[in-house]
Amino acid sequence: MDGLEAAAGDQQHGRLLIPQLPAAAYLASSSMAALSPAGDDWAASLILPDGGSAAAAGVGEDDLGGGVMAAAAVESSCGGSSTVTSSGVTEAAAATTTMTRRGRGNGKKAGGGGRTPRFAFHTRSENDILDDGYRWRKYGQKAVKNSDFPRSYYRCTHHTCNVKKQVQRLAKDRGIVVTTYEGVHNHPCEKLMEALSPILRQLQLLSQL
DNA sequence: CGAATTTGACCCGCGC
DNA sequence: GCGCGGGTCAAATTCG
Repeated sequence: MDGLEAAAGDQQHGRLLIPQLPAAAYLASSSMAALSPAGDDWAASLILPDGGSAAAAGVGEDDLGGGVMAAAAVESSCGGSSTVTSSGVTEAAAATTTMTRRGRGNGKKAGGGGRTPRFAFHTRSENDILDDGYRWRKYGQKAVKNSDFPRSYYRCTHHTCNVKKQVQRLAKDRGIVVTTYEGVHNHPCEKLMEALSPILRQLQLLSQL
């Protein structure tokens, strides 16, 4: 948790550390093709509110730890292209909660504490799960009020990483998937590293010459 | 057989 | 104080 909080702290004052964000966000600003896990088509278009750059978005951030905007790329595994819109998640993060654990169920209203940064992605895709390069384990699913679709809860499978994400389809537009990331990865993106390793190797070779 | 997912129960914060 | 809604746990089940 410490690493996470530290990272979050950085973000509180200014810029986003893009590489630490969901890989999807990273992809949006770098070469997406490199990341394509199995030759999938990756495509993304980014819509920012005031014509900001198409790279991942920076953010006006107050101490509440909400209101963050980010942007992402998304996988279109079905051949079509997907659209990603950035979205501000305004989490009225209620200040400090000391999470006490008791038996099962536990500290709640995650994000509570307003420490962990949250990023929401609106993704137009038939695929609920956007492959962002990290590995996720589903740990829950809940029917949510005012929505026909359940919300799914995922956690990063990396032992030391505490990042979570929620995935939910929009009630109004079933084509849109809202993915909310919570926290910051404290480890490199596996797929990204995997994809980049041959390139890095070549670079090393070249630099030796 | 280990890892991932499913699913019902449990817990907690919030609004009334 | 109570009920509701949302987030998480963990046993059971499924999958690779």
